[in-house]
Amino acid sequence: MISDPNIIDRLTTQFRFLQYADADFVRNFFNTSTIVQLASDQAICQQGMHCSHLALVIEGTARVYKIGENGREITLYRIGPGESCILTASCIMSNKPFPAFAVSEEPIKALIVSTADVVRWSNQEAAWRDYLFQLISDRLSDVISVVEEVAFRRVDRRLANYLLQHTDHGNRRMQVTHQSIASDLGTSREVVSRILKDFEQQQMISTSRGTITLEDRDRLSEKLAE
Amino acid sequence: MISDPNIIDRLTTQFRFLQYADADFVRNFFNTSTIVQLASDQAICQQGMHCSHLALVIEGTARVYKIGENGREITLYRIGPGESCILTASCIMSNKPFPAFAVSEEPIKALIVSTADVVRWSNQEAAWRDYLFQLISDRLSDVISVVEEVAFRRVDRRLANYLLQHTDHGNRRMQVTHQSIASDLGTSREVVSRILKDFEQQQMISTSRGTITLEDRDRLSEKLAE
DNA sequence: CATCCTCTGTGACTTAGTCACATACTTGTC
DNA sequence: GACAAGTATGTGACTAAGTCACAGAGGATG
Repeated sequence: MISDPNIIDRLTTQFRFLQYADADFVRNFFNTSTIVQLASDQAICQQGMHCSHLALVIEGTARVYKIGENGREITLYRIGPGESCILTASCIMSNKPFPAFAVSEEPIKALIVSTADVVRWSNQEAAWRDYLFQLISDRLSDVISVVEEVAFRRVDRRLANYLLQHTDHGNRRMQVTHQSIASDLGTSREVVSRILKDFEQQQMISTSRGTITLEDRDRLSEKLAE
Repeated sequence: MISDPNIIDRLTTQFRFLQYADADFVRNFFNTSTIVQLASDQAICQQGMHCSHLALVIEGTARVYKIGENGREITLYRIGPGESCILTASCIMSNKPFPAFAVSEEPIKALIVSTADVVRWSNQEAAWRDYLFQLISDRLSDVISVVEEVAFRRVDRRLANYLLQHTDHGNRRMQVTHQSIASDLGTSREVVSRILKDFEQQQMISTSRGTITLEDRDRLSEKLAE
């Protein structure tokens, strides 16, 4: 039950479907949902689990990923504020086990909704339905992009892209280990280390334990097209 | 407009949501949809296209795939009878361009529904909505499996699996080129040729131009676990 | 049977992933 | 400050996968 008008206000701004939804539904929504907090690096869903709740992320991010037989990982997509773990919704609607893992990457604040409500509301409220549909469609696009990446693109280009995405002109430095990059890209730590070393020798980046600094953004960008 | 009672009967059996749906909706559904036929190897959707119709497959199959920069292909999933090109639906609902290609693999007979009806019905009829939701969820699972495959599994195991999936004890022979296997698995023709040659030398299969015959199903299955 | 087209085979090379182990950097503890 | 433990990175040697260029082989057609 959520009653603080400030919080309600903020959530209504963040989850736009609440603005388009029926007043009755909105009242019901805040009556039956609750807010939870979660620390970093906490398991949210385990592969094979049946989901009993849907989490709508208010603050923080989560990473949804697969683990291979050999222990390697690959990130399928991330969930940020305003989004929700739609795989959960998908499992709820089709009553199947969750096909991946999800962990919090930063401390998370989230709205929790029971599966029963998820299903009931999808029959009652068009705005809620559209929200779910939109999310799951977006995830499908995300995952299709991942397929394209791993099936066709070279690791050095993908890594260059990763570095460019995770920095900007204001902030040339990132705190990240080779292993976590490898887990994102679905490759192995050694491969990442070697390519980074190569980039460093070409003076595109500099590295130290746990950090990477972009030294020549333009030349790194050229890598992408090459 | 579909009026033949035999056809209506058959479609109602095949598309189960019609059994659970409201009588008004069903009447409307058959009034506004049409049946089309399509030959083999016809382009259904091009990447980047905007979709104006949703096709529900009655007979035949279609393949949905990505093409990489280098020209290689990878199959995301197939659409069979009773299913529909849900990516289209997803594009319709979120008004985005289609992110892949789709072609007919066999002659296709399909029901065609306009985007306007797709959206309208999803607001009116729970059974239709559930059908769409189920399909898109299934596709998401499919594509996640593809990610897992290409990111973590060795090509020889995936190929062994492919051969086992496409034959059975009654029909040990398949008509297929190395290139089309490669396009399914997202690898290159040469790699497929070499692995098949290897399987042949181990007497698990025999090959001739355009056909592969399983000779030792059990030993090929062992490859999977190995 | 000559020609064309498609399909398959192969060597040489590059890129990616695996395995085993060596170094290095941090942090906490005595 | 010395040391140990834990985490992060570096590297060689090897296997697997993808690329490129080209050689043949098998069917179809005139």
